[in-house]
Amino acid sequence: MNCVEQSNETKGSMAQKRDNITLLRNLNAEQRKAVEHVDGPNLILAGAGSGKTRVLTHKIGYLIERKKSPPQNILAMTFTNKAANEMKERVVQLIKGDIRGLWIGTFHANFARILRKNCEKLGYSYNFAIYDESDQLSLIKAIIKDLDILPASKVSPKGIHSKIKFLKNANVTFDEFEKIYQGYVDESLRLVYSHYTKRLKDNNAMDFEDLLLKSIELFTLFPAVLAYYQNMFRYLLVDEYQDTNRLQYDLLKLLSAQYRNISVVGDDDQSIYQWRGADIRNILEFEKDFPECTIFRLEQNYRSTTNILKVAHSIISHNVHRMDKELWTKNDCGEKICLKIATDAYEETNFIIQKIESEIQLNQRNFSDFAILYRINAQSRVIEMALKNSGINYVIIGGVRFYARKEIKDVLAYLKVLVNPKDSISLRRIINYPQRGIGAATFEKIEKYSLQKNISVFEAMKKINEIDSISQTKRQGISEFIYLIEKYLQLKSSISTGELIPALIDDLGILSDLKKEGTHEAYNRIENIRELMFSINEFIKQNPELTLENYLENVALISDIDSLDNKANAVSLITLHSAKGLEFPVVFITGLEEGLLPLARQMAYEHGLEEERRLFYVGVTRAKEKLYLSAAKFRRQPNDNSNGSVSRFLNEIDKSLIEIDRNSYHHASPASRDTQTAKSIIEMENSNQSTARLKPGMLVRHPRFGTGVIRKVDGIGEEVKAYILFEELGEKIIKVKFCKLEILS
DNA sequence: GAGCGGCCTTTTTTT
DNA sequence: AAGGCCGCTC
Repeated sequence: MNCVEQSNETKGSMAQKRDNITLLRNLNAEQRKAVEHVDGPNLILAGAGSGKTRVLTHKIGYLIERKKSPPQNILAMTFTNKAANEMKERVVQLIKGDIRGLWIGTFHANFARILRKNCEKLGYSYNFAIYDESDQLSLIKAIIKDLDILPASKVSPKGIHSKIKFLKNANVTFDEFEKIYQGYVDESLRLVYSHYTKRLKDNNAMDFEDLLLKSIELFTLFPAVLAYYQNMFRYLLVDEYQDTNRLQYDLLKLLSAQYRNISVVGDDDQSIYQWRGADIRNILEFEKDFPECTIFRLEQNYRSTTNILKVAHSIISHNVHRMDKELWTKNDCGEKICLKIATDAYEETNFIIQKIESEIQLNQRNFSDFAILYRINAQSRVIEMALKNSGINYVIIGGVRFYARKEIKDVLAYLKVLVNPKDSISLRRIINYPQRGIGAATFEKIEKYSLQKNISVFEAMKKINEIDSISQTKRQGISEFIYLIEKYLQLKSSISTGELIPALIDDLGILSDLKKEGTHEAYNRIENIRELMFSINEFIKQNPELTLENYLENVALISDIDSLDNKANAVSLITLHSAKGLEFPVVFITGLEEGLLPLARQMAYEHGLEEERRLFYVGVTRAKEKLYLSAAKFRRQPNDNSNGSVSRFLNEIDKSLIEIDRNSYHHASPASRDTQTAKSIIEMENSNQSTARLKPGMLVRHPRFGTGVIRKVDGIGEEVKAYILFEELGEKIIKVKFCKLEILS
């Protein structure tokens, strides 16, 4: 990184000078001022690539080395675990001293830690479970079913879930909320919410929001606890401040109230988490809540070319509610940004592959120099296939998250029950896995009984003989299950976790069952479970003092980006959101048309902003040298030739800085293509593009099923399916990949 | 009455 | 890829 050396050193003692040389050497004037300001609140507005992380790490180093602050008096909030680890490493490198005791992690991780210690005061026990999205949803579904009074068709569990989440993140009461968002809160929501709260507590479980909400409750109800932590955290540092929500902000205000030494670092232009409650007002109003605050502005970019910065600025400047600023850089102009206008995702992908290949040939780049960004994970499929065919190494970050896979969740559910037997959601998962002949109906009977008797589901299972409506064979199955769990509950205290888990998996026969299945899918599941066992062992090896409880918490709060291995020589496929904080020499942003501007419109609507805040992700400046944008609809409907978003995009952008590649866009509309390809046999196995040519209404001949008419075409990549109405057989669904269709008209 | 298997739909983004 | 829904079977 080409940082500017500091020339006009401040006057001071020799000792101070020496310290400055070692510690503050790599900072520019404004960065240095921001680092040295540690007493009192300060807001550091740091544009993309302006050395935000550098300032934070130096500040921590400065506090420990120069201010002689014990590490345990510093609390640093990062956005991901990965960022926390990197920051920790960098501080260690910087000061070459001991940073043990430093609190650094995500909001959720830091407050989970505080709650583990103090939650008994709130009626939870230390081994509380953390429910992920699907656990939360299961609970809400169970409640809706249970309440029965709601016409099931009128309430969507997902809708209720997202509303509850939104309410929690905003940290307001129903009544306050109703005033602002009329019609948002209704009786059914109120009812489900109150049951949801109760059931979570019954299960000794918290959702993500509870980790913050219960911390506030703890601090409010027990001022002594608050005082303890206020005193402990003399210095608060917050990264990615623009993406904090109201709840997080309220916590920060509480914790910083005593010493008021709070440093927040953020950039309103990089706020991309409003959909999960991030409140841009936190940054705009920081000055009001901390009137004595000092503001620093970091506007020199060290990362990107001038052209990339200018393009980013020409788009971002159209946003409303924005603090005015413009980044500048000493870097070269660089090449023009390339905008590819493609007909569909296949053409878009071919373009990307061509560019990667030529960059490697002409500029000796490695695979790891490239990132392909998209907005939704499903978009990776087409790209993945094409990269595979071209022999380009790639890694997908995210997608179906490892810890969200069914087999992994199943195994983890056993562990969660062993840690916290009150966890009824995990019990529900495993009661019939492996199959014991106990279905949903039986489980719900047991659940109902537990609610009646006010005991946990686990306790109710132990008393299965008291539940009349359950047949003898089912009682038998449940008793065997209870016996198994109790056996492992005992083993848990006598053997190590490293031994316990393989024994349990073996006892359940999970791997041998999957082996018997023999499918490719089952094989993958086996691999995943092995991978899980390996990761547990690694965790134990690295943290011998930690327990199974700690492992489960770690898993619950992990994110995909945390596992990104920068050393692999592979192209990174990643969502725009996950890519936050990463940088690559060459970046492709795909699906421009589908993804970005419509999203902004929707968010503006949902969050009640008066005006549309057009979020063009400034993440684009994560590109160091070259930026390729591409506009192709991810799932373009057959007759949709619109390019509305792109033309609007073009209106906003400074056209002298971009080069538009619209090659085949005009002369190959879908219709003309069809005529060209009529009567040709399409080799489905080896051509992705051909699958795109199948359109509803086409008459086709299948080698075995005869002729038929395509009703619709669905899916992408390997998954493309055609719904075909055959003359003799009726409708069939054909996996296009595995057959040869002859197009007749 | 319950469980189970097959078929269909649906999926932003994440701690 | 996984959950919802439906119809089949015990």
